[in-house]
Amino acid sequence: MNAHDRRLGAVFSALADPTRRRLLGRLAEQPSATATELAAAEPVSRQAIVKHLQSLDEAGLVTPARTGREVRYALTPAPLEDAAGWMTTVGAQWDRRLARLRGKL
Amino acid sequence: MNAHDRRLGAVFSALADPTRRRLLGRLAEQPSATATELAAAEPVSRQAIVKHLQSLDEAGLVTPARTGREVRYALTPAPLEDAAGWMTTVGAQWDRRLARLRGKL
DNA sequence: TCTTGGTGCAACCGGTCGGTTGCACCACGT
DNA sequence: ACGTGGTGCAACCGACCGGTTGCACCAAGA
Repeated sequence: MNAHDRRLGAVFSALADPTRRRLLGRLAEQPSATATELAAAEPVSRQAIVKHLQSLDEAGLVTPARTGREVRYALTPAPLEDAAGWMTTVGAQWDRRLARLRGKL
Repeated sequence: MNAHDRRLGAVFSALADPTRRRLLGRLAEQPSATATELAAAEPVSRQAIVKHLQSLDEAGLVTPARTGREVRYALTPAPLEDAAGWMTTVGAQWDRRLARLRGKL
């Protein structure tokens, strides 16, 4: 439960940054990209993008693969669905509580 | 688009903190609660909880309502579904790209 | 081999975050 | 009217975050 919760927190805090969200959007269209490629389309330095990709990697949202001297990053959408599941769970719990309340009235 | 994106970021960064997630879980069961009530169940001070509730309020996830001298906070699950929608959108985009790829092979 | 282009590593900076403490304020019960 | 308990406000602190710069490293092409 604790490990799962930490992963959840990593996903949400990764998604909290707009640059990181843009990177994910880009990787959803493009099969894979290197940090330098992604940095070309962003207003920040390559090193900044590298750090962002590390955050995304720790959240399990992206997977690096080295080919020769370059490292290509690809999207891994599984944790995204996990996080979405947590949210809908909270929402559902709220809805059930509301339904119980309406039942008693 | 920009305002919507900032709201999205606020929701995700609100969800990034484990204490905040616990507060949301609590408010999903309980109809409403005050900061002091919630602080009693958490290992941190009341002021810390107040700040967390402010974050949740700015994300639109919680709504404060003053009754006399106390302020009761209630869950507002709508932005949760918005954020979940964004995630599934990215996932769907990825899936469509995969399908196109498989179609070409 | 030598050069060149892509990565990795590390230090540094300003700003924000989670958290605490202290205190003023104000609504309520007696 | 007065005390008490719940809130709000503000300052402060250590830690982390987003970003930059500089440099070393290493694989590939000429």
